[in-house]
Amino acid sequence: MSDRTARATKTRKRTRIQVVNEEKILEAALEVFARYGFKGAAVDQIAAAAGMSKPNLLYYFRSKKALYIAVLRRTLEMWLQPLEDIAAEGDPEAEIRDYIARKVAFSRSHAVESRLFAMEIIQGAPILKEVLETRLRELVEDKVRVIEAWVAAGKIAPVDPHHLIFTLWASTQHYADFDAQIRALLGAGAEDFYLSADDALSDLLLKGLLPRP
Amino acid sequence: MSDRTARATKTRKRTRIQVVNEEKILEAALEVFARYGFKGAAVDQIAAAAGMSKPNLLYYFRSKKALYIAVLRRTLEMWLQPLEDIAAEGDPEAEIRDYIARKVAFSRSHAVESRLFAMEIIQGAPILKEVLETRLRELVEDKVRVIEAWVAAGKIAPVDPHHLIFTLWASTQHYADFDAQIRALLGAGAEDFYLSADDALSDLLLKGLLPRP
DNA sequence: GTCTATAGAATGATAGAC
DNA sequence: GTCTATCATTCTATAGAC
Repeated sequence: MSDRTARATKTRKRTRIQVVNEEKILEAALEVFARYGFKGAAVDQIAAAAGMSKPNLLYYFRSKKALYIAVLRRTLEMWLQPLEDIAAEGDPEAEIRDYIARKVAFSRSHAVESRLFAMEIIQGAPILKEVLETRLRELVEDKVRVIEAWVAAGKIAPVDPHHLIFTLWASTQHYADFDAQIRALLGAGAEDFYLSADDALSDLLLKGLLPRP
Repeated sequence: MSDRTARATKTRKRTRIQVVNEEKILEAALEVFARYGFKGAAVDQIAAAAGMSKPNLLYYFRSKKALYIAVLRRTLEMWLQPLEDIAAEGDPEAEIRDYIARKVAFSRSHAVESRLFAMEIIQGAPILKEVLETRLRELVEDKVRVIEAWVAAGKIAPVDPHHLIFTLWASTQHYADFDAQIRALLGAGAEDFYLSADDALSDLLLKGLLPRP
């Protein structure tokens, strides 16, 4: 056990209580960072939300920044998953419908994660910049080629793959990121409205606004 | 001149230097608030960006919150304009194309304003909530009726007007709000890419992804 | 592992000279 | 109108008792 250090981020074997506390901290940090951004969030506030004292939180994460990075890392993995699942061999219409459904579901089940991600990007992606330029870039280029192949085969209209991907991201994440605006506009009816989002979005993006013969 | 008070926000007649300084402050505050949010922004930082001392800034705006509200008020007016310009009598395709063009142009010329707006909404719209629930709500309901009329007349496909409006907002604002992500993915080519955004978006949303006969 | 106490820096806002 | 000086908080992070 000589390698079990006090700092959680360097620990290889962790006790049950460590795992539980780290989980509570990450959960609380997610909410606070998503609402106030890195600078605006207070460690005290996160500690209170996690039900512990500030020094105790800093026992698990050596600094506010280390905690922020840990939260972002988890969020990024979740955020990437739906895009990775797009399959080149599949039917384009089904693949797009499934992707929209996954992203809308993510916006509903992980709205806070989506907002944290948006907050980081709006702030200029100081932490995520590097991973966006490498890992996400490769992933996007891979999917761009998939879309280009679909276009070349005449399976979908000749669209710019990047614009398509950004439109898919934007339209699906809007339900999480701009939740406060949607609720202000729809009031009590917002909950039902969310349920119709993925079909409405799929139909709009696949069939278009102009009537089809 | 007895009505000329020191506080800019209560002043009716303002000297030239007041107008210039207020403008410099609002411009600087816009950038800082958009990047760090209300809590994360420091008055000192805004004052430095505006080229004056912190007490001098606070001579023009009595508090950080008053300054934030002043910046948001201006931003909201700009943000609302494109939607107000949608005309019921116009041809739906032309109206939508024009709206997308106006919004994409706004995202490019006023990217910082767009990000400030997004930041405020992500943080739960503490300041804008009331105006979203009243003025924006009425404006949106008005445009919802326009879209419903277009659908009823068979001029566009039967879409849910709210989902359409949100998709238009999301897809156009994405170019401003997620600018850091787009640049990370496209690198040097981002500038040219932006120029093709409004045509690509219009075509996608109007014609749809599935090939038309 | 968790706490109280506190150091040391940053922050919002004001007082008062000029 | 603009400045320096300053107050009162709040903040991140650490020290050290238990």
